[in-house]
Amino acid sequence: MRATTIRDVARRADVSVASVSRALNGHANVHPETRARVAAAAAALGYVPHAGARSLSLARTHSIGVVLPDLYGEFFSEIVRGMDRETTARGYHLLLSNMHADAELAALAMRSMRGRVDGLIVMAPQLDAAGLAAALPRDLPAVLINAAAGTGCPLLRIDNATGIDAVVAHLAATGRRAPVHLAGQEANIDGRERREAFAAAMARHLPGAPVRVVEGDFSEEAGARAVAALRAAGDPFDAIVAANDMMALGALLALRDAGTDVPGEVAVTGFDDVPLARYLSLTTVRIDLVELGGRAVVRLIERLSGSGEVDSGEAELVGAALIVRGTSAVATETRT
Amino acid sequence: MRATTIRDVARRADVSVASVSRALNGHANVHPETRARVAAAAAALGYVPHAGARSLSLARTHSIGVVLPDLYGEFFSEIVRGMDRETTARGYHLLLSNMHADAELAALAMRSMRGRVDGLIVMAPQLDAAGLAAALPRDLPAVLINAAAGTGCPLLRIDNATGIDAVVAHLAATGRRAPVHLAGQEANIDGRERREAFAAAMARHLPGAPVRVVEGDFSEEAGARAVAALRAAGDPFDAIVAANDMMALGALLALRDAGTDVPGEVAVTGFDDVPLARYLSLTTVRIDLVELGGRAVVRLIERLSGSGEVDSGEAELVGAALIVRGTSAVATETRT
DNA sequence: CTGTTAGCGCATTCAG
DNA sequence: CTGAATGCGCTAACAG
Repeated sequence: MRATTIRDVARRADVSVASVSRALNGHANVHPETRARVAAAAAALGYVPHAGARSLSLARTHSIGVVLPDLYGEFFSEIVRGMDRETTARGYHLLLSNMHADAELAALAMRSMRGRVDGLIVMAPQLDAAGLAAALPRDLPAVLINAAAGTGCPLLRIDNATGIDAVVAHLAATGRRAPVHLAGQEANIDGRERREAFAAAMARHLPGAPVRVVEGDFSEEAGARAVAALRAAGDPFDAIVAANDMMALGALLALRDAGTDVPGEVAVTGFDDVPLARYLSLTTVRIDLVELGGRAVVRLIERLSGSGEVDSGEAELVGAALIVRGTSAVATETRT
Repeated sequence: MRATTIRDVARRADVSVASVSRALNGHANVHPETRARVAAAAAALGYVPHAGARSLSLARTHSIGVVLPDLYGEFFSEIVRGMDRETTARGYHLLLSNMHADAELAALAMRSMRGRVDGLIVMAPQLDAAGLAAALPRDLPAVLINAAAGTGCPLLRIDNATGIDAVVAHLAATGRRAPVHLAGQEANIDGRERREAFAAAMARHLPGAPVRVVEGDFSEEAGARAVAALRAAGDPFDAIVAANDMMALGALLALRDAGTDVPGEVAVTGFDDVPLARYLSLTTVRIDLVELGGRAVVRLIERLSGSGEVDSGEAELVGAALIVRGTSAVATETRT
């Protein structure tokens, strides 16, 4: 059976489709009786407006597209949660899509959203400004998260420098002298920034100490591998400053497996403060991921409904705060 | 500047819009040269088809709507992850929406998806068959997850009975004699089923022992509260069989805080096997959440593209397997 | 092979 | 206050 359309309602209420449209959308200029007849007919028929047709006519879909590197892990799900909150509060919908590392596919994914959403929230830490600019559809307003600057789009960034600086300061203050940075991919903007921030922080808080870095890729396995590599190398170290929580976790478990006392011999710190971190008592840098996602939505919707006021396009930094937990607690006296 | 439409492309390639449509959609009956001219024009103009208009014309959106109780927590994000995988593999998009407990709002959320998606995946553990039937739009094919039977929609259910039975059998086999069930809400179908399964399993594996149940609501806090209540009551117990992992976690942490030895004095088990469970070494029942989400998508898309072959509408049970970890390990000898 | 035409379902001009 | 007509952008019949 064909779905009931506005015409069915019009016929049953014995008015024109225009009146049905006006009545149902709460326009002022509708006779009360007409409005009632329409409402009754719609109810009787179980009429539900066709959002697609509505969108085409209004040139407004009330949905926003979200393009993320991938949907796995607590990091992303926290962000999506924040987006969802703001989005439903404003009557918008969320259309998900994950962006493949390949710029070509990324562009395809974004283009496939044209006519389906009013705007885009894109998280593309692995694309540079040029790649991003090429992939972004020209006629879709976008808000970027953790992406390269210089695309002209509003941008939300994590304050990596402040976060890493706080970590290193904390370690230095609690007596650590030989920290090693467990880095994320160089191709990832956050990986790159945190690595640079580490070097800067070392110079500030432990001048003279060597800046040691082990390569990683943000995965738990990378954390374990890094520990193995460090033990093989033999150079002593008393702290691992991981570029994110999952690597910190991998390192932490590997250290404990090997019988190393954490935090006694080695301190371990992460970044992001995913929910998991609290359970494992991991010292880390807290980013309010829910807030980050929410802000992106708010900023995009403001831009969408903005009556011409242009968004400054400026990068907005979201805070990063040190959370000290068990993996970096001051070593208690070891000697009896 | 107006976005470029199919007409702009037609004008530039000096052909009709019909030819552009045919060429771009890879229809056979297009002259090679025409096809090339169209492709060139489209590329030059940076033309991207308007998905909304396309949907209206084709009566097919290539998106599927997902309605979940809420998007928080690992439980849901794992499911969404599975959906995303199958969905992108098939060229579909995912439109998220969270369902409020209120049946009225739930109905609204689902209706707002009409004309926006081709079908729905609904997870509504708290609605009964009647409520669900009332909320589901009549013209949108739907697949249900963890919902009441009898709506006529294909249904995916977790095998709660098998899972709980395995837990109780394991506890009985390892010497536990006084387990307590930490239940989910009675209004939640999984909460109800697991509670009933617990009683049945007790009768089978520990005949004669009392069936003890403490009320909870699937939250971590409920786990802590339950432990407090049990200690206050004073009745001895040697195992907590929680209806989900988060409650098990809450109970576990509360027990340890109180100095109770887990698993020495009390064993703790969960249900779901969220990623967190592995890190905390929680014995639990593993459900392949990713697979669950994926199956739902596959089943829905099959139904959407099914040439009339009616889905049996039968409930499909997804497996649940016991995972023994540290919180229920056989107590090692306590005496020296 | 190609162009013309008629919708998809709805909101909105513009006349009455 | 209401109805008839037009168009959103695209695809699919139907003729050429």
